[in-house]
Amino acid sequence: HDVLWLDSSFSHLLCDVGRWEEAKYESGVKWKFLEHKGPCFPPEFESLPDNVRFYYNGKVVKLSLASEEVALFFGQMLDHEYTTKAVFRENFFKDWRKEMSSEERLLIQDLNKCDFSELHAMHKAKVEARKNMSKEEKLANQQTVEEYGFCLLDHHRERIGNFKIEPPGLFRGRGEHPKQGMLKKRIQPEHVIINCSSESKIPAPPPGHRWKEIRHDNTVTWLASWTENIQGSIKYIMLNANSKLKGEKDWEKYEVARRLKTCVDSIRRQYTQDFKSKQMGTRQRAVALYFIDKLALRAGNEKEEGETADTVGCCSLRVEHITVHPNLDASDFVVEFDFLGKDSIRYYNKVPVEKKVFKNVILFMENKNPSDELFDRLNTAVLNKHLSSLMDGLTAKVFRTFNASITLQEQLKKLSNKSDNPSEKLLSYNRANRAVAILCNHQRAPPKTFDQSMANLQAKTWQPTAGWNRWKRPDLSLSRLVERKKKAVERCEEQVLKMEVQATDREENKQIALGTSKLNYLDPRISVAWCKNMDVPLDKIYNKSQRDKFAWAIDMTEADFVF
DNA sequence: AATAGGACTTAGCAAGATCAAG
DNA sequence: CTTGATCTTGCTAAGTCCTATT
Repeated sequence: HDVLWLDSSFSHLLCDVGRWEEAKYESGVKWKFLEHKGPCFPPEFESLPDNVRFYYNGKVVKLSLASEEVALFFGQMLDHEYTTKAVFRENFFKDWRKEMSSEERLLIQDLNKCDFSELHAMHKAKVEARKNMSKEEKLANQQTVEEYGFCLLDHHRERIGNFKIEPPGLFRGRGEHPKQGMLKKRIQPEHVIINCSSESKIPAPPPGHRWKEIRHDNTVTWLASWTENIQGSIKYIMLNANSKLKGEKDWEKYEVARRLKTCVDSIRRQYTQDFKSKQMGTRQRAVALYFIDKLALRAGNEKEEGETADTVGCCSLRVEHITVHPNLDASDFVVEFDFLGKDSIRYYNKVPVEKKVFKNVILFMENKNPSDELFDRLNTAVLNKHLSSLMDGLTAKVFRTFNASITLQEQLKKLSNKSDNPSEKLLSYNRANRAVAILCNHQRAPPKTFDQSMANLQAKTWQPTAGWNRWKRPDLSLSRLVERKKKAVERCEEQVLKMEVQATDREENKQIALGTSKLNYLDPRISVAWCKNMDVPLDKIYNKSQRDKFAWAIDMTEADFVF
């Protein structure tokens, strides 16, 4: 099982499915040889200059090093609205006081009496200064990447995804996070586990330090790890998306989704049957699966209360997240969903469902409080256990991948024509991508400058610039002049069309994020094949890093690829 | 069957880089 | 050359799902 890489692209080998499968099943080995420099640590905190003062109750207080650092974290964030939030302030103050000396703790009892404005100003000035002197810094950054950003994996140089230890700061979290404002502590080498080959050069810890542990576990892909103090979860340093290890995994993911395509009809027939099962658990499983399949909901693992923001997925939906409408806007049997999903992004949708689903939802809600679980006989473990019995490797998230990719393929077929002009083709692609993003509920905050930039684009539509300033050319004959002007008009029309298409695209995209689905849900081979069929250059669809990530697909895909 | 720990993917935001217009 | 808009990347939180343990 020596690794035979012909070059940095592994796609030729990926085509040879059986070989890789065989190698993997034999032992669970992920690599034979792994060597790296260890993680890069953020600079240590140095005490503030004397002219940057902290005031308590109007009086200057010289803080100890530890509490000064934490005070600076707060001062840096003063522009953000969340420093005004009660939960944030309370958590911050509690953790800050833990870092204070006993005298400081005695003195500083009220956050409202703290004045961080000079710390804030210093931070702003630093940001400004960094902008101006970026040249040397850029060089230094490049050197850091050179030194820490790569590892040797099975004798090939691979890019590391995140080679820096996360710097300390105040935890923000998303949505109404109960732990917002808590102190995220500085990670020392003594907290870090290094994973590498035993026969490799062991990375040297920073001077005066030692690692927590050196491990040689070739069944995992991480190079270093540490435990984070907010949730107590493990953080990892792993490879970049363009690495062989990640690419292979990505390819596998889409192959599983393609297998679902071959059996999804029978799975749908079965869960439709199960709508009328005598077992309540089976009915709940069937309805949940229907939602996951139809609406691309996430599985919805249980979460520990009070540890994270209150968000749900399918299995963890509560009665309060659902409203049933026997009749709504000329549709029968409408279920209205309104809940916060991953990252506290709101999911709001009114969906006409099958009558049996509707009746079941009403049944599941009977005699329950709003805060009770809708699917009280179901969780993700039960659901996934069932799914894996239907198809090898099938889990709830595979439905999201499958439905996203199949939707892209269908929409591309429906929307695009070979005879379209390039910008129309691109609009079609983006619309197909958008259909998926809407399905998966990938939202974004509308860009701050959105209205302005729309207005700019509209204005431009009225003053195309293709050569109108060239009226005076006395040396030309009249017929040549007419010809030229005709051409100019044509160019203008083309430009206008292009801008109108662009404006449409942007308007439709106001609150939709296309990136997440493009990166994580859409089989890149669909896009590569479409580009080949439509004579669209691939770089219109994928930027450099996306092309790197999808190198495997770009290499192996022909125009006739079907998901 | 419930729970915890672990490893990995998926996610939106903001900083930084690049591009286009003035 | 500067400035503002847009695109890209870095960051790290927040999910999924698996395995081991009780």
